[in-house]
Amino acid sequence: VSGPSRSVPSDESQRESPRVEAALGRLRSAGERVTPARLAVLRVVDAADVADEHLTAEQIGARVAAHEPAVHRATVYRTLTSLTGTGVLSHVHLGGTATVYHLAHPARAVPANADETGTATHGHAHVQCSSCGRVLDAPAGVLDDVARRLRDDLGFELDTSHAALLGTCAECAQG
Amino acid sequence: VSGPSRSVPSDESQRESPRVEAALGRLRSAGERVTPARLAVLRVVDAADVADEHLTAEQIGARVAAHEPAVHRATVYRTLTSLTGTGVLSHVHLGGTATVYHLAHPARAVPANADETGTATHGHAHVQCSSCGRVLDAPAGVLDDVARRLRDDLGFELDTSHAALLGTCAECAQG
DNA sequence: CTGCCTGCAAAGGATTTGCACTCAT
DNA sequence: ATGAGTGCAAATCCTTTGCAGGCAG
Repeated sequence: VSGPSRSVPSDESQRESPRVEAALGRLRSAGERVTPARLAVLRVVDAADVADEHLTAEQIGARVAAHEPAVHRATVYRTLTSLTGTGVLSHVHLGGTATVYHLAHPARAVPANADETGTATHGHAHVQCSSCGRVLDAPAGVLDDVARRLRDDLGFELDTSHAALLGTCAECAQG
Repeated sequence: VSGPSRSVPSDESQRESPRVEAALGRLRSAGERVTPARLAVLRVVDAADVADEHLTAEQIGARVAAHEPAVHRATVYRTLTSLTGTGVLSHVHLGGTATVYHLAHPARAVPANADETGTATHGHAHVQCSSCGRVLDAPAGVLDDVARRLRDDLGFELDTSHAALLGTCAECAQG
């Protein structure tokens, strides 16, 4: 009765996106377990990534709850922490106080990016409007010169994609 | 018995630092009241400023409590908010999740710095080590080119001193 | 005097943790 | 089978808010 293996595993096993697939692979190679909760979180984050959205832990929790009511909020927090630790996810600190997550891009991995917290790179810097909260991607490399200068002047190794810069977007600027 | 005016006003009226004095002046001109709570907060923030420390609301509350036990925590929060609104204080969002306060430097005021929240400028950018949490002052003008480019490319008006950049400091980098 | 500011206390919201149980491996 | 992960619920932590009274101007 344990379920005859039909051709279509009718489950919730909608074919995973290649990115989620890759993330799962990295998870397994890291010796971590693949669970429904983790899968749900990865799907939500991936979908948001594709839509260029930046979600906070709370928002991710809400969306996960919508798809998988069985997954508890606390688990989402724990999952975000562990997946970030494994390097499957990474986060960016936005202006105000929010931290948003996204799939880590191991491909475009940055040279010296051995941040203990698994804090990684989205590949590019973000700027956020303090007025409307919108988050924009900064042109690639905008911070390269700054990084070089900080390294030369202070010996400080800048992580260009870990924190967003604040300011006012075009729309809010002139209304 | 109302207190003969001796040469030394033994009170807690330790002569105020010129910066606090200036802040009080600005407060009054703004039509705001000068109260013990506000004075206590200004003293704490000023002292930290001098010591190149960056304090969070919570830390400020703790120090205020040490000097003026009568001042309630809630009042400290309200005070930080109002003083920031008045432009007497300003804050910087650090990496993790903290917001630190300091006296606003009206002198070195920045041209177009009409941030609604009273979020102002310390005059320069900050960089924070994600490993040890230390906050360093960035060389003046490091973000000028970035600001220019963001304005040209995105019409985004960067507030160079509102958020700290993250990275790894020299000490933590090589141990 | 007048009403801006405060103290107090309780509400709130987000994230964390202890514990026992379940399921991925 | 075994222990990494999880669900649940309670506990924290930080910050905010409603109200009545007090003090600055």
